[in-house]
Amino acid sequence: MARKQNREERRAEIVQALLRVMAHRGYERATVQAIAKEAGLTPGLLHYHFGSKQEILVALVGTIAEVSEQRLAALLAEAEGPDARLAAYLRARLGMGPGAAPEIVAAWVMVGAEAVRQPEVRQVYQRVMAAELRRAETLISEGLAASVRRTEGANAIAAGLVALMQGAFLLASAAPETLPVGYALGQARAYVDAAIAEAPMAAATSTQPS
Amino acid sequence: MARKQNREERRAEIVQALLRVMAHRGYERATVQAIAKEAGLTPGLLHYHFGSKQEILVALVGTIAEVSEQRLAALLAEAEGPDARLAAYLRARLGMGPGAAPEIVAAWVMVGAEAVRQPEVRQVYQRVMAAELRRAETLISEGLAASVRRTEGANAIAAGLVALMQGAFLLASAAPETLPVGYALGQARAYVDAAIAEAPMAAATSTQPS
Amino acid sequence: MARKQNREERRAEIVQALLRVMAHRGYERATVQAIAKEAGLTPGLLHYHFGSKQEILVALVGTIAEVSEQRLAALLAEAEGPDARLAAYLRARLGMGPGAAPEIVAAWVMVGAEAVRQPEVRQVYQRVMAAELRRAETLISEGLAASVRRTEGANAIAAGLVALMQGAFLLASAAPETLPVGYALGQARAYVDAAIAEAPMAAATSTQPS
Amino acid sequence: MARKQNREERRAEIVQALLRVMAHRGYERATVQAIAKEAGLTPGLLHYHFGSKQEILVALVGTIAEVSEQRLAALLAEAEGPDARLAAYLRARLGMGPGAAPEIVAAWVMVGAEAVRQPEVRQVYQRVMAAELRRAETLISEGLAASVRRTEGANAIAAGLVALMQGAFLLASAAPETLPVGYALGQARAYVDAAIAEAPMAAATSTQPS
DNA sequence: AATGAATGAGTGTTCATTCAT
DNA sequence: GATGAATGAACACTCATTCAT
Repeated sequence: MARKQNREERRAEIVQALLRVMAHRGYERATVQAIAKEAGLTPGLLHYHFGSKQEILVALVGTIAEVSEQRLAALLAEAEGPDARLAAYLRARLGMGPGAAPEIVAAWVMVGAEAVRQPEVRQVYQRVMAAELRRAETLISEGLAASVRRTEGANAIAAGLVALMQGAFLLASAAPETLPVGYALGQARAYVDAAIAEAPMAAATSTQPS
Repeated sequence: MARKQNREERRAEIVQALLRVMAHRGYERATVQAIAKEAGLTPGLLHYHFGSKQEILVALVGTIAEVSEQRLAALLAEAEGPDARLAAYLRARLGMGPGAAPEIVAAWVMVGAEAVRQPEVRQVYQRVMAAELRRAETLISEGLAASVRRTEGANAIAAGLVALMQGAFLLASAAPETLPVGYALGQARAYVDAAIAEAPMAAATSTQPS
Repeated sequence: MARKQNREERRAEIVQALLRVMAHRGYERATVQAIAKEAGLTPGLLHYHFGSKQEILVALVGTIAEVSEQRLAALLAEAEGPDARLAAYLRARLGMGPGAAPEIVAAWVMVGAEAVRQPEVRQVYQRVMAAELRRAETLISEGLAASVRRTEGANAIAAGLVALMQGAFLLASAAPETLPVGYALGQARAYVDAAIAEAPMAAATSTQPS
Repeated sequence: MARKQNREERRAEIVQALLRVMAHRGYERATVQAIAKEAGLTPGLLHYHFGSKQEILVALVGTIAEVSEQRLAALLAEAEGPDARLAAYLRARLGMGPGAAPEIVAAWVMVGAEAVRQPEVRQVYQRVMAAELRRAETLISEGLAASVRRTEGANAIAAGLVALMQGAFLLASAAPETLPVGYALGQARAYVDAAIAEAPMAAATSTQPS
């Protein structure tokens, strides 16, 4: 029984419902019925707002990316200097451990698995990961520059960092109780710091004080 | 005896078929028909050798772990000294990049996703990951000891290393073309080396003559 | 009055939209959404003007019959004598080939198929075809009379003619590229001419033997 | 519960079931459930034997064409001379009126309607109609030759004849009770005879009078 | 040990129709 | 008159599993 235009709200509700269902059941078992029930809607209505189940998944990728970005932006706003900015980034991503938002993390892991076999999902997933890589690379480059280091290695360092974080998400969801508590943030920090500390010094561009 | 061999061979064939199909379609879409076809068998026969599709998946986890272990054992046999042993480990896992055996890697990523929602799968997956952690921890401990460092941090370092590797597998499958080539082995190596180098020195347990 | 006019215009627009959609998708696949979009309206409004989708179809049958009749009337107005009138009829129906108005022809074929299974549609369809038969019979009777032939056969001749024309419509829609170009008008003409020429002479009503 | 291989028989049963259901409900309303019920099978089994509902329809076109061809072959076998062969053809097609096998005729009309909008169906439908046209053309050519007439017009005459017959099928299904009884065979015969009789004489190839 | 037809519950999706606004 | 969100019953199709042979 419909009244005002409410597409965007409904779409957001549906996406959130998919996130919750998917975190526990995975994408395939997140049936349209289950998503609809979680959202308090009927299955037919899901298809009124989304052309297909896959479209909801694609929208979910976007939503997670946005939320993730906003969280980072909020923390970055308060950070001054390369070091604090890097710390803010790691806190934004690994928070109080990846277990802090277990549903989002689990859903994201499922998204990764779907990206392996659904080209449309892979496309948006790759776009998000590419942006993430650039983000990390930028912050690492700043850190390198502040230490008067060459920045060419930033890309590879960022890749290692992103891999470490994504792996932490995966393990937190698929093999909890196996890992030491709260290792991720510390190890990520140590990894980046060491990588910066051991990067070759930049060519002395200026140095001479007047 | 011939019977039993046949039985084991058949089971192995079926497991391999699941691996190949799963790498491309994921577990849910890896239909029994498709697995049977890939193995050159009939659907009915699959259920003669395995009670359910899930049992094949569980067997697959074991198979991948075994293969993985054998590969490592082979490389370790030739390695002398803590440093060489660590290098052998990293080479065994990250080989010539995670893209070297893309089907196994992709299948393993899918296994991780299934572990999130299938308790039976999670159980074996966790067991494998726990063993992996112990492996890494042992090798890292050896490295620390060789550098006369305290070994308490080995657990967390191992966790970070395993996360980095699993993340590299995930990204190689879900977001290829996004990452720099061959970063994983180098970054893992750098991460471990720095972690060892920066670990606190071991308390002088012996030697100090008064 | 403006209201009522608006009402009739809207109904006509909807009927035209059904015609166009049906020509390409058939009746079942002509969804209310698609018809509404084609007419530039909303689905809800469609049901304000028509009680059901079937009602639109019934209205369409009437519309096609009317248009068809008007076209014939216009051509008949210029025709003098039985022969010219018959020619006008055939031209009105087979025009420049049945492909001249492909959407109407295809929609009409779809109407015929729906008439097979929807009694309400069959009723109006039969009414239209009965009128068509009488039309043809009258014109043929005139032709027979002008040739001093008995007119009892006119009914059967008309049936054959109508069948030929409807068959031509069907084949033009369902099997284009299969038939020779422009055969229909010529063959229909030849069929009627021969039927008249070979009808038995009328009983000598006015007996003067030579 | 399955045993011997029986694909062909099952497929034939399913096709026959589609024919019967389609004759009354049309293709869209011939649901897989309804077809399965008519055949005494389960819906899943239909999809075991046919990839899709459309495939059943395509198979039906082939079946009707075969049956039709066999009926014609049987009648042709007994016919001697062009005239008798043409008569056999018309009897094979229009039998004791198109109402003699109403289900097949109605199903065929539905096939025609589906051919308008399903390219895959159109393809097979066109193939069948093209073969039918060639058949008619050949027989008419023989008739023309026997009357020492030019045969160039055979194609158009055949087209008119096929149109008349298909139209008769359509009207018999969609508008029964509207048409005179048994007109079709007589009118078709008259049409062909007249067309042959009025065709231009063949160039005197061998005119030797005795 | 092997076959493959058969089942039945469940899947995503479609759609005419309703109705609060 | 007009909107468009909402419903609910269908729809074609999928699939792990069973089982007579």
